[in-house]
Amino acid sequence: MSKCEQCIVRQFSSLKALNKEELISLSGCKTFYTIKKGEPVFNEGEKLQGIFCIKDGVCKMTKLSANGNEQIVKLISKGELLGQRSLISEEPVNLSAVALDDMEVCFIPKTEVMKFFNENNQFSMNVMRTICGDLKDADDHLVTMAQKSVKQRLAEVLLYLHDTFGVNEEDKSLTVKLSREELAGMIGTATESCIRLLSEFNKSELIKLSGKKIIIEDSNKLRRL
Amino acid sequence: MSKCEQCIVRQFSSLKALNKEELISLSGCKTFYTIKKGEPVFNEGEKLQGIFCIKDGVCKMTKLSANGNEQIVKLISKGELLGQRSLISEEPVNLSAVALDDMEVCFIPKTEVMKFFNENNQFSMNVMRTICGDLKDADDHLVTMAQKSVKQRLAEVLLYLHDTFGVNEEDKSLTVKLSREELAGMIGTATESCIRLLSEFNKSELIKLSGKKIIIEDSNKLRRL
DNA sequence: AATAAAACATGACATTTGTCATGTATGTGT
DNA sequence: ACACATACATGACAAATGTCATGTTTTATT
Repeated sequence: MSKCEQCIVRQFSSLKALNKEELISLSGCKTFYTIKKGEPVFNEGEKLQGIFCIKDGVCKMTKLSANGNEQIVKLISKGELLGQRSLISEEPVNLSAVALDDMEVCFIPKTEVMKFFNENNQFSMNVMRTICGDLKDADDHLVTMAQKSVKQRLAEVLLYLHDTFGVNEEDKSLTVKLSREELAGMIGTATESCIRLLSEFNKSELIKLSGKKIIIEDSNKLRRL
Repeated sequence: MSKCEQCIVRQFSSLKALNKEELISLSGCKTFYTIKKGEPVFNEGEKLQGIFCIKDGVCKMTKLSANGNEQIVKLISKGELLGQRSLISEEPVNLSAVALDDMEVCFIPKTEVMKFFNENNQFSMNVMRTICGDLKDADDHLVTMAQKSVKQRLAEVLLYLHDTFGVNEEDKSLTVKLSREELAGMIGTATESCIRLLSEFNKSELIKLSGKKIIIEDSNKLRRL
């Protein structure tokens, strides 16, 4: 069993507020999982008995819409916690989490989280601030979806992927690997529309497509669409 | 100065957790305001020095998008608190709040809220759960915006207005009075498109338009669009 | 009551986006 | 290396939505 004390990713989440004692307690009750690309961490509607701490990898948070399309609400990666909202609301999760990479996650049982929550004021403030940040992001995102064109939304998503997850050394291509269908799911459009716009961006040299790789060539023009 | 102890609306918000002593303290430091229809409670980007408790009336929470359109993110009414997220994040508010009615609100200074927050565990849990609920709602709302047609979104908003704010006794018309422009702003569409669809709904007898009043005639069909 | 301003409504048309059909490339397993 | 499945790509067309022009109704102001 690996020790939470020595785990770097906890520094990136609310867990950074835990003291030595609490970390030892955490090490004793957490469970480590590996999740393969394409597999769910959990599904919409499930009742979670704790939260997940992402040690490595990226996952998509999705929701099935009434017409059967999968909307990707956000991407979550290394260092972030999953399922906090559900735990506090004492409700089933409203989004599914599906691995985009092979992932490593630790499951922390509800009782342990609630203990920290009640006894460590800094931890609970961190959780609250994270959720407040998520709420702000969600409201902003909503306005983007409601007010911007598909083209603008695609440009925005490409820039977001670039800025948040970075590029590969060799060819500067985006590191997060999304299928065209998934990219369309982030934007809220048909897969064909997404593909067509990527072609268009490629032709006008805003991006460069080489196979499935996407390379951002002119981020300023993308931003100004 | 009216007493918070005797104020009914506090029962509808996180404030219901306050005890007698805390309510007396609150009465002593709150400020009462009336806000006329069309005036702001606060504007996007302002730094709030406390939160607002809505005693009466309804307001729209809006955000100006890059193209200059006003997106209405949600409506807030009697009994709800405004500015909690901003207070916890210690950031400027990301949305404007503008009165749709004449409103009565009480301003509660930051120091007082933080005192309750730190000393009354039930109050802070209530605030957290409210914010978690808001986050869930925002994510769901996002999926609607991204995946549904303008027509479906209009139907959904009409049903929401009906179910949440009710109808007038005499003619069963929606009580919340939004202009066509504001309705379009909730849906994220052009005012003309909104008007056209209302006409269409009227012709196919899903709703009845009499002047500016909107009466929902067939909520089941609206739901099934 | 007269006037001006704002909100509502509708037509005509352009643009955006979705859908269906079809073809090509890529990857996977045997 | 082969067949198969899946993802990617593009054309043709339909449907949805936005924009601009214009006219009507409602509301506010004097």
